[in-house]
Amino acid sequence: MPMKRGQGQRAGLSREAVLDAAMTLVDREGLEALTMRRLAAQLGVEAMTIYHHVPNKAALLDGLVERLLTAAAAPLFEDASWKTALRELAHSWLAALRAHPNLMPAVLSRPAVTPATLRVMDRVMERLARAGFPHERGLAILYSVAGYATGQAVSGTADPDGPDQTGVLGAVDLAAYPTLARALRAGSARPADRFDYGLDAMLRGFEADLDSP
Amino acid sequence: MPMKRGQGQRAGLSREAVLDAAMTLVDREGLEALTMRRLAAQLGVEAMTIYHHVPNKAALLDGLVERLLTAAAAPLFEDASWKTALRELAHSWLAALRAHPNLMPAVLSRPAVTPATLRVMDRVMERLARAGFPHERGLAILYSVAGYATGQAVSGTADPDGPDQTGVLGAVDLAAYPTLARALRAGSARPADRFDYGLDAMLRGFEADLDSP
DNA sequence: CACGATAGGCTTACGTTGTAAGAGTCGTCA
DNA sequence: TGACGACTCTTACAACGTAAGCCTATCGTG
Repeated sequence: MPMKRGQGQRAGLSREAVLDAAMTLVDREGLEALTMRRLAAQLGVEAMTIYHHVPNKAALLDGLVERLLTAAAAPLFEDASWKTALRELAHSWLAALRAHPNLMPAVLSRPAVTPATLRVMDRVMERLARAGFPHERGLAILYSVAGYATGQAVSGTADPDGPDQTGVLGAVDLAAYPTLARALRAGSARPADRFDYGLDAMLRGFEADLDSP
Repeated sequence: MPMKRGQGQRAGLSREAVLDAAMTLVDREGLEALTMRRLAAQLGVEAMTIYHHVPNKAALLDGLVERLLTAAAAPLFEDASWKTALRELAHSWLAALRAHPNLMPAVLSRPAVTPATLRVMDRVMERLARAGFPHERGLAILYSVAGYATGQAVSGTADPDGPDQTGVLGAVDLAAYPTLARALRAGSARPADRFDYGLDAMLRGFEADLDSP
C-alpha cells in the first residue's frame, strides 16, 4: 500500500518503472485499459507526472514494443546451421508475441527495426550466405520465416477462447461445412505442432531450392 | 456540395452508405481518423444520426472487417489442384489485406469467421483430403498458408515508406550489419516475388510430406 | 381521408480521454 | 545562502463515444 505523499515528496519513478507498470497493466487488462490516469493510479501518482518520464502516449507504446522486440531478439545461435537458426528465430519471435498477446496490435503497427533485431537479422543472413543462398534469396527466406511466425501468432490470438480449444470454430454450425468439421474433430494436434509442421515444410522447400538450380 | 437540409428532411442514409463512407475515410486518412463526428460530416449529417444505422462504433468496425473478409473469400477454385487452390487462397487473402492496409489492425483483432470464409476453408479442406492428406494435416496446412499470408501482409505494411522501396531499412546505418546490407542492395526482387518464393517452398514441403511417410 | 406509429434526423449533455500550462516543493551545486 | 533543475500536483481544454429526448415527414391501417 503506497503511503500518501504530500506535495514535493518524490515517488521514485523512472522510465523503466513506468514501462514496467504499463506492461503489466496491458498484460492484465488489455491495451485499451492503458490510460494515462489508470497507469498513474497504478503507480500511486497523478496522470501528468508520467509525462516527466515519457514524452507522450505514443512514445510509451513504442517503449513497450521495443521491450518486446529486444526480448524476441535474444537468441544469437552461436554456431548453428542455417535451418536451426531459422527455427530458433521463428520460435523466439512467436514466443515473444505470445508472451504479451494484448500488445500485439501495437507491435504490428510499427516497424520492427531496432539494433537488436538488426543484429539478429544480420546473423541469420550470414548463415544463409555461408550455406550457399544468393543474397536476395536469403532476404526472401528471412522475410518468409518472420512473416510466417507473425501470422501464426496473430491467428493464434485473434481467437478469444482458450489457447488449445477448438476456439471460435467450435461455436459454428458445422453441418454446412462437412470436411472442415471432420478436420476439426480429428485435429487434436496442439497449435505448437501445427506451427512446426508448416515451418519445417517451408525449410525443406528452401533446402530443395538450394540443391537444384 | 450537399444542400442544407431543414429538420425532418431525410439524408437518404443506409447501413451500406455508412459503411461505404467509413471505408473510404479509413482508406484515405487512417483508422484513427474514423470518428463518429468526422464520418457524420463526411455524410453531411450529425454524429448521432449514424446510430440509427449502426448500433455503435465496434459494430461499425465489424462491418468493415466483414466486408474485407467476404472480398477475400471470393475465389472458389472450381476444379483446381490442392496446390493452386492454396496459392489462390493465399493470394486473395493477401490482396484483400493490402487493398485496405489501414484497416489491418481491426481485421487482425477479431476472428475471421464468416459464412463466406468458412465455405472457402471447407473447399480447401476437401481438396486436401482428396489429395491424400489426413484430416489433421489438412488443418495444419490451411492454418500455415493463411498464417503465412497474414504475416507477409503485416510486415509489408508495417513499413510506412513506399511499397517497393528499401523501406525503413534504408534509413538505418548498415555499416554495422554487412551481410544484411549486401542483401538489401542485391535484393531488387519485388515483394510479390518474395511472397511466392516462400509460399512455393512451403507447398513443396507439404508435397514431400505427402509422398514420404 | 384521417390518424397514430415509426423511422430518421437534430440538439444537448455527460463521462472519459490525452495533454498544455503553471505553481509548488525538494535536493543539489555554486 | 541562493539559484536552479527535477519532480509532482492542480487546473483546464478540446475531442471522443454515446445516452436521452425532441421534432417532423412518411407510411400502414382504420
